[in-house]
Amino acid sequence: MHQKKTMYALIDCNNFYASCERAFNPSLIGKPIVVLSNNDGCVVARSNESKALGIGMGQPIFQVMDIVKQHDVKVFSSNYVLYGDMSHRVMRTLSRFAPDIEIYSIDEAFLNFSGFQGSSLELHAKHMRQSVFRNTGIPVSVGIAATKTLAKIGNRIAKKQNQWGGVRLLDTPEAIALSLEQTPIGDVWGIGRKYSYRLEQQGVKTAADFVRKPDDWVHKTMTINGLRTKWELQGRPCIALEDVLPAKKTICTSRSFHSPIEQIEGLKEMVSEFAARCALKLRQQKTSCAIISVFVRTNPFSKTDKQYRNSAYVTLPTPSNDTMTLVKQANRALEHIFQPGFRYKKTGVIVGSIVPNDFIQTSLFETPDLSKTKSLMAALDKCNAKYGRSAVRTAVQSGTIRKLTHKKKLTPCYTTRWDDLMEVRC
DNA sequence: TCTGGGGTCCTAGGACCC
DNA sequence: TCTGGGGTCCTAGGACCC
Repeated sequence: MHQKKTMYALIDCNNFYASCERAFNPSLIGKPIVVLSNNDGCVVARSNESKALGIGMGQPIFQVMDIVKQHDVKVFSSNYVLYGDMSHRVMRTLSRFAPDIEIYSIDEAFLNFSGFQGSSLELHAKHMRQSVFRNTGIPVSVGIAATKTLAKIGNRIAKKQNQWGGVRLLDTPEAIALSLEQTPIGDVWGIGRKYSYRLEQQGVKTAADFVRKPDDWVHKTMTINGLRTKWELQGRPCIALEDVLPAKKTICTSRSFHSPIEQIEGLKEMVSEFAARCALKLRQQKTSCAIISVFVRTNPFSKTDKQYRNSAYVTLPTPSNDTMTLVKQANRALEHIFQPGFRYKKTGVIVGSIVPNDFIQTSLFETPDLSKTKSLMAALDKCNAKYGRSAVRTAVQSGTIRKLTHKKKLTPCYTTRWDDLMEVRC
């Protein structure tokens, strides 16, 4: 029987956050745009025009203010409600073009493109690309190959080299070899800053140099992950499509503050809010946690502040996703590590030892009324979904994280009526 | 003055058990 | 008066991703 070769497509939205802003404001087309992180601190997205001006990814905005002023760069605070909604629309369109989809991040997805061949594969991808643009106004690039790592490489080339019309298919040894020569080692999926520095010291400048290194050397210097990356570059699939979203093993909610917090009361407000959001995320994936961990830290960039960082955790006798329980225990952990006399810049709550709700064994020493808290939480989620994320909350929650974060250049949420920026009383 | 947030996986080393 | 060796679990640290 003829076995068709597995092919993966990687679809990546071009300059996603910048493209979202542009989709609702056509006057921005052709202009340099940047989108900032929380607190308007760092650049987290740039349009091509901004990249060309030399504005770096992750660069603090104050470092590039000269460029911004000189070239009239349009600056936006990040609007995650808008981007999340646009992402849904893109993914919905993509899922019509293949049987299996793995939503890899807010702006990327892998599709199973097996069953097409050669030019029909390319046509299918081009058709898909046009559909996404027509439906959402977001331009995307597509890379297609026999492994996910090669599909990533194809995608990068589709984005950089205009002659491919936004779709690069790597299905011949010649096309693969050429693309490996054209890919700097640091641009390979799975090879980050540390490894690429070390590899470059060894004369490995490109993906092509990398695949020439012996397996045992790669394994020794870069663990099994590095070896998998090498094999994937050689066309041997080691990373499967994960079309079923696995439940998260840890969940973290944290923020930096625009201005530091010195009193424990202020930190308690934030920690309570974060614990409540972790509880909600747990309920959404139908799980509970047994460990609640809280961390605090001062501003590591400050040359004058005394530095302090610490974390503590509480173990629950029975796993829970109950807001009251998590808020209470998170505050207990905070009390353990809080030290007066510091200017705290960031705090967060991490929940771990996550188990599916059906697997919870109740502790011998405690008989919580599970059904009661369950229906209370269900009612709470329903109310918050209807009236805004923090409409109903525990007494100590701050209600809106925005109070202590900072967004000056926010555009409207064009696509959603209720969002987390709204404060509504219930 | 101003520096994001949320995840995963692998390995080494120590504790502990038989 | 000799001081093994293998397995498992946990944790911290380091690497990576977007």
